[in-house]
Formats: sequence, C-alpha cells, structure tokens
Amino acid sequence: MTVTPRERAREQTLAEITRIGREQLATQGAAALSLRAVARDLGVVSSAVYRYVASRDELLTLLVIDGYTELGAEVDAAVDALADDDHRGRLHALSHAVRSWAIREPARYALLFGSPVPGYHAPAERTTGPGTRVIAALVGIIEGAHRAGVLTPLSSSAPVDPGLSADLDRIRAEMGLTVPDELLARGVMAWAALFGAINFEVFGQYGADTFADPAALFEHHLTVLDRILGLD
Amino acid sequence: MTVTPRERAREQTLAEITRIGREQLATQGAAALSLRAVARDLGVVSSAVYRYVASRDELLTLLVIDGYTELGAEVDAAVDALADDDHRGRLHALSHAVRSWAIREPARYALLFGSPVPGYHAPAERTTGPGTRVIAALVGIIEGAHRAGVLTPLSSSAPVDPGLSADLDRIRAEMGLTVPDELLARGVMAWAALFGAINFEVFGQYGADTFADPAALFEHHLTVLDRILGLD
DNA sequence: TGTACATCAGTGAACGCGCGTTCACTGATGTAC
DNA sequence: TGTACATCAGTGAACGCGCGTTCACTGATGTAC
Repeated sequence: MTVTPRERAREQTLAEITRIGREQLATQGAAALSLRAVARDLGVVSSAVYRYVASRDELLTLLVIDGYTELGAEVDAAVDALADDDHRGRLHALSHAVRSWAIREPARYALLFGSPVPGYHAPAERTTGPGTRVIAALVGIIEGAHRAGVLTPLSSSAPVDPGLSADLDRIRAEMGLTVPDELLARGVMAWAALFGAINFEVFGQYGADTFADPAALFEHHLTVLDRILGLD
Repeated sequence: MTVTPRERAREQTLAEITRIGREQLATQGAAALSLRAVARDLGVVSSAVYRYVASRDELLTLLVIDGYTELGAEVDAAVDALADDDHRGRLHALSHAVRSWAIREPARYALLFGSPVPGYHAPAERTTGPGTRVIAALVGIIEGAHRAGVLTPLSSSAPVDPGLSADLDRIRAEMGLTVPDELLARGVMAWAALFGAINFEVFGQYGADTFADPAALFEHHLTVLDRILGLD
C-alpha cells in the first residue's frame, strides 16, 4: 500500500480544490459557489475539475464535512485542555471555541448553521458524524457534571412531555448517557441558545452599533448558559 | 388627495410583485430570487418590472420589510390578546407566534434571520423599524414583569462588564426602560435563545428523526426561557 | 533495462440555460384649456 | 363637451455575463512482461 506520486498529486489537488472552495465561500457565499470559478483559481480548464469532484453538490458536501471537522477539532482541543472536573471551564471553553471559529470563518459557519443552501441537501450518511461533534462535546460536559453531582437541582423542575421523553430515551441510549430527561432537554436548549447568540452576532442581527463590545455581551450570555444548566 | 385609478392599479401591481416575490422566495430561496422570474409570473416582459422596482436589491428590501411587518403584527396581536399582567402568558404567546410564523414561512424566516444574502445589504434606515418589533415586544414584556415585581431575583446575579453596561444604558434610554443591566442582558440572551431554538428546528439542524415531536421540545424550551428571565 | 500498453490529468469546444439592466418604441390613460 | 398634449405602463430587442455539465481528444505518467 505505498502511495504513488500520482496518488499524492491527486490528494494535493483535491485539498487545493477544497481550499479554493473555502475562499469562494468566504467571498461569495454558498449560493454563489461555482465549479467554474474554482477551476479558474486552480488555473485549469473548467471541465478538469470533474476529474476530482463529481458535481457542484459534491463540492458543497466536501466543504460541509471540512467545516464540521475543523470546528469539531477546535472544540475538542479547547475542551480537552481543561481538567475533567472543571465542568464550567469546559462549557465556556467549548462556547468560546465555537464563537471564535464562527467569527473567523463566517461563511463556513453560515454554510453549516445558517439557512439551507437552496437546492442542496447534505447527504446525512456523510455529514451526520462530523456534524454532531459539538453537541456530543456539550452533552459530554453535562453528563460529566451530572455524574459528579455538581449540578444544582432546579427549584421547580417541569416534567417532560411523554412524546419528548421517548425521543430523549433514544438519544440517551445512542450516546450512552445517564442524565435525566429534564436535564437533557435543558442541554438541547443550551445548545440552541449558544448557537442562537452566535448567529445573531455573526449574521449582524444585533444591528451595527447596538453592542460596542460583543465579547462582553457573550461573556454575560455564558453566565446565563451556566444558569440554564444549573452549573452555577 | 383622491386616489386615481392609475394609482390604484399601480399599488395593486406592486402588491402583486411582492406576493410573487414571496412565492419565489418560498420555492427557490433568496439567492435565486430573480426579477425575470417575477416578470414571468406577473405575465409581463422582464423590463416592465423596472417600472415598479428599481433593482433586484430593491425587491429584496421590499420583501424584508414585508416579512418583518407581518411577523411583527402577528406577534403583537398574540401578545396583546392576553392581559397586561399575564407576563408568562405573553412571553409564551410571543414565542409561539414567532415559531408558528417561522414554520409557516420558512423561506421568509430565512431571509430575515438566516445567513445574509450574499452581495445584499439591507438599508438600515428602512428595515430597522420593522426589524425591531419582536425584540421590542419581548423587552416590553420583561419591563412589565419587572415593574410588577414578579420576577424572582437571581440567587447569584453576575455583575455586568462596564463596556456592556454603557451599551445597555443606551438601549434603556432609547426604549424608555427601567430594567436593570443584568435583567436586560438576560433579555437579550432570551431573545437569542428563542431564535436559536427556532433556527435549529426550521433549518433542520436537529436532524431528520431526532425529535418526533418538536412542538413538545419547544414547550420545554419555554420553561427554560421562563427560567432565564426569572419568570417562574 | 527496454518496450507495449493502460491509465489518467487536463484540454478545448460546445450544449442550453438564466440572469440584470438599458433603451427606443407604442399605445392607452389622464389632464389642461 | 372636445381637443391637444403629457404622462406612464408595457413591449421587444439587445448588451454582456456566468453557470453546470458532456464529450472526444492529447499527451504524460505508470505498469506488466
């Protein structure tokens, strides 16, 4: 199984194509991503790209996987840099990692978490794995804190609807969790809230001059996240 | 100031154009919105549309305003249907109104709250007014609950960063509010969390079969919203 | 080591398509006297 | 009420543009004997 020069060249070109795709995404947005433009930047005739990528949708899929993978790696690295029992530290590290990546890579972030690209459907069998790394990390933190018994119980813990409970059972089984329904449901809300806050900031929903220091706002948001999960 | 038949016809055609634009949005997405397609549906030659709309961007702006206005009206109606002192009821009515509209009009929702349309910048002077109706209603509910003294104080109320505090001062002045910094900041997070949850549901971030009953999940999210704001 | 053949990257032309926008025009509707 | 002129909605042709994808091809790189 030696790697031939040809194979190496092929991999390099493919990597170059996704690199150019990322750039295109950044300057034009996903809807304007075009194989012809990629070919131009690659210095090659448009049809040549079809040696590497079957279609425009295939390139989008590569970019989706690429984005989820990079984001997931950064999140995991940030979380793992902290001690297992520093639950709040890990939650904040995760949150900061997502926000930093989103601000650094707004177009790729938009591809993953913004409105769907019209006419494109990501193939679940290829994107689900990389696409669930952040929520997996978040749920892992919650599970750890729960097992350590450091989550302050809710004063009034609302019982969970039976239909929802069935869904949560399945998730718990799939991910090997022990957290109770109500806490798991709060975890989902924390996840949505985190990305909602980042969406608003990255997509400019706050308005141009409303918050001079969005980082300070985000820090406050993190205290709210702690509160949602009972991590305070 | 009588309305001439010509003026009436003009207004009707303009309304027809935005109606067709809404349809296009629903089937194609914002990036694919095209004046030529609108002209086709209107049964008119493509250049005729320019009698009514200066450019494609102008049509997008009309659709943005149209969307914010409809959403704002539905939210206001839902909130105002409840008694002034039913703070939690009003918060839930607002949330349900936004969610219902988003699910009913996913493409228009995406135009307002999804990733920015590449190459298009909404003119702030025309969209800010309609675009702030939901947050205005939300903050109004919080202000009312605060004045009524029904918000349970936080066990540990994190002090707010000075830079953020300055921003909040400005907002408070602009909107005529009396809520303290920390509560106002939580209101912003509640706003982001609400839209984050709706984003995930409408944009399919949860995955195809993860939650069989998203309405039940949303109900639980509302209890978390209550908790964020101290409305429980 | 040398030759014959297979593999594969990249070429160039072509297909059919849709887009935004401009411009000179026709003909109907409105207005001033 | 009737005529002369102005306004304006809509036409049709054209501009220059970019797109995804297919296909027969050339020529270099690799492989088997």
